[in-house]
Amino acid sequence: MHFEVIIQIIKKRREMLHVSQETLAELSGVGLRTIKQFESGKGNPTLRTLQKLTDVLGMELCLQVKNSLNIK
Amino acid sequence: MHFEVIIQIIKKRREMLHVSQETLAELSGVGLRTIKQFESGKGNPTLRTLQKLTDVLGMELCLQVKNSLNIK
DNA sequence: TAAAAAAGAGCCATATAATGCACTTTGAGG
DNA sequence: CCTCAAAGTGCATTATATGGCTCTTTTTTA
Repeated sequence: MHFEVIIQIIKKRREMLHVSQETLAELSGVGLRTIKQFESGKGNPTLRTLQKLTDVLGMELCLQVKNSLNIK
Repeated sequence: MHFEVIIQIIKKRREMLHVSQETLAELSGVGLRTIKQFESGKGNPTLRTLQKLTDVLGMELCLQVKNSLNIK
């Protein structure tokens, strides 16, 4: 899952939850400017920043071997 | 999946493939110092750096809603 | 269609990720 | 014990992620 895709998913998820960038910033502790920046495709978030956001959005990052069948 | 866990998985995967940090650095284009740093628990890699590494290691990051059943 | 809310963008300061180099530590074999 | 390869660490530099402030643009909604 590429970079841009990950960012897109975060954006979609935020919108699906009807949370504004501003609210997400407050809830996650990530700066509003930062969220704006990478939702508009210009960012390269650190793992910590990414996880602050995914935590609030009820999502999680995972890392797996490619092409494997994963049943969870 | 937490931060430290992600880094641990990368390290385990590298070792499983019998690839040295140095070789991984060459293959991925990520600096050796950087790899050393975060394998020893001190890093906060950016998404791009993480993806350079996972690409070479035949892995991929994914982002999913928590507690969902995922069949791939 | 006007007002309000949300999102995007420029400027800039600060914190820190990425990196190289040199040195130390650790671990596996001989 | 000795050697060698791999891994870990201190230091310094550069690149860039983070974040505040302000202003503009877009979208929503009344």
